Amino acid sequence: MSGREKVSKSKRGRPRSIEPQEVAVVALQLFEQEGYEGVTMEQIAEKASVSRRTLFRLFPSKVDLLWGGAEEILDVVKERVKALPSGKMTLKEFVYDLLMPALGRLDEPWLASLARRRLRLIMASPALLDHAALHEMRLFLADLIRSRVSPQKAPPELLAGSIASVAFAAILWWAQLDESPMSVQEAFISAFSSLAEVSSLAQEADVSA
Amino acid sequence: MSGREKVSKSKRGRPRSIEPQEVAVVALQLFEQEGYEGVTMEQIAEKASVSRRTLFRLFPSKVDLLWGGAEEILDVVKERVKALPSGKMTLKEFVYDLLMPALGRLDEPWLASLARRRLRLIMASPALLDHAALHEMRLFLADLIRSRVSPQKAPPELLAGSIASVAFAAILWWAQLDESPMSVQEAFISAFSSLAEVSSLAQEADVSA
DNA sequence: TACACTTTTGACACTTGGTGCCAAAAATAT
DNA sequence: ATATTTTTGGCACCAAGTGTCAAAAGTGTA
Repeated sequence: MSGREKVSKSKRGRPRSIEPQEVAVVALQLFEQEGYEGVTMEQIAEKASVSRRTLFRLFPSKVDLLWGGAEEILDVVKERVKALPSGKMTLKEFVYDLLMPALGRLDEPWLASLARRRLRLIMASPALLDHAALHEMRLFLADLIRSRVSPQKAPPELLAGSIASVAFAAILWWAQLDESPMSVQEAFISAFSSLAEVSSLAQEADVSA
Repeated sequence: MSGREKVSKSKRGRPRSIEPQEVAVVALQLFEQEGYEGVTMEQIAEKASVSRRTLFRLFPSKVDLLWGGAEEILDVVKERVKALPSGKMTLKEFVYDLLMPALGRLDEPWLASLARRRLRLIMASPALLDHAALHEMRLFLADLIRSRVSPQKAPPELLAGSIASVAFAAILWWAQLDESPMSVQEAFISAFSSLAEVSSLAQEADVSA
């Protein structure tokens, strides 16, 4: 669904003429200059010195050029899950032990700047905002909550959707910042903290439209 | 951005050959039969007895055929805002007096069924999940919070993004239901309620990756 | 009725994202 | 050398979306 596909095991066959990662960087620069919609795949291909067809093989769709780094976040969660003791955990543990470390990845200096540049472009084009990567994330989290988190009031799918959405909202907000003021993790906590004020009323809610 | 554009004031000129709403219904039926991607705009145009060009004039993009009903939700918020006393409100009031009534619109019987059908198709195609309508919603809510809600710990943009996201997650989850079990509003409250458990820990959070 | 005006319609050509297919290129293994 | 493997790129094609423009189909006025 995004750059760097399966790495060929055997040393045989014609080698890559270019690393997908480099192509994504070329595209990013072009997008920043001319805007996402102002750049055609043909232009990217030309600047990256590959054919249009090859470009589409490296990045099945144009949006993948910007969303390519998204699985790295999900990968962190998956790694942590592997190293998890069997049995159920609380929702708190789920958020703090699995989700927070994944968000922390964005705060790593070498990635933060690149991620911000990508996310700013994504925010500028509503068509880019959602993506298969996010969808996959929701499904994965829902599975995880269903199987590994002790039962909650709300159903797993709803929880996964909510939490993932808040996380993404935090990421988007963070991306607008210039450098330091707040980390992704702090933004995430801050969002939750403010939501607590609202949810504290949930019990006594009268749903009279 | 979606069906039914500006209604022509003067009675002059050639009348519409078809109501956009009817076209959207035709499209919805086709999508349900063949899947969103399995139906071309040409097929929709033919079945609706308009030209392809006219179809694109009524619905600037294919996704608008499904997202067309979205502004109705936002309209409710806008109406309520107009009738609002001057001065600031709390975040609770913001959620319960402005957002909840808007969500309640989806629970109206005549719309619920149609909305579910649309949303199920939207969920089935990741490419459809986000849309300009959602983006607009986030921006609008951020503006609203900034101007009309008393200051919170988290910045307005982050709050707007989080709350809108949770609302949308609740809507998506609700759409999967068959008929009655829970209303959109109840799902929204339920999501918040479960998030409260997590956010209660926010104060003592140690952000050690 | 005739004419002006207004608005919608549909036809055509064009750009762009995306895909299927296949032969050529470029490497390795025997 | 030759077979095998893998990437490349050219070509044709489909579908979404846009600009342009003349024709169609109504209303208002003389």
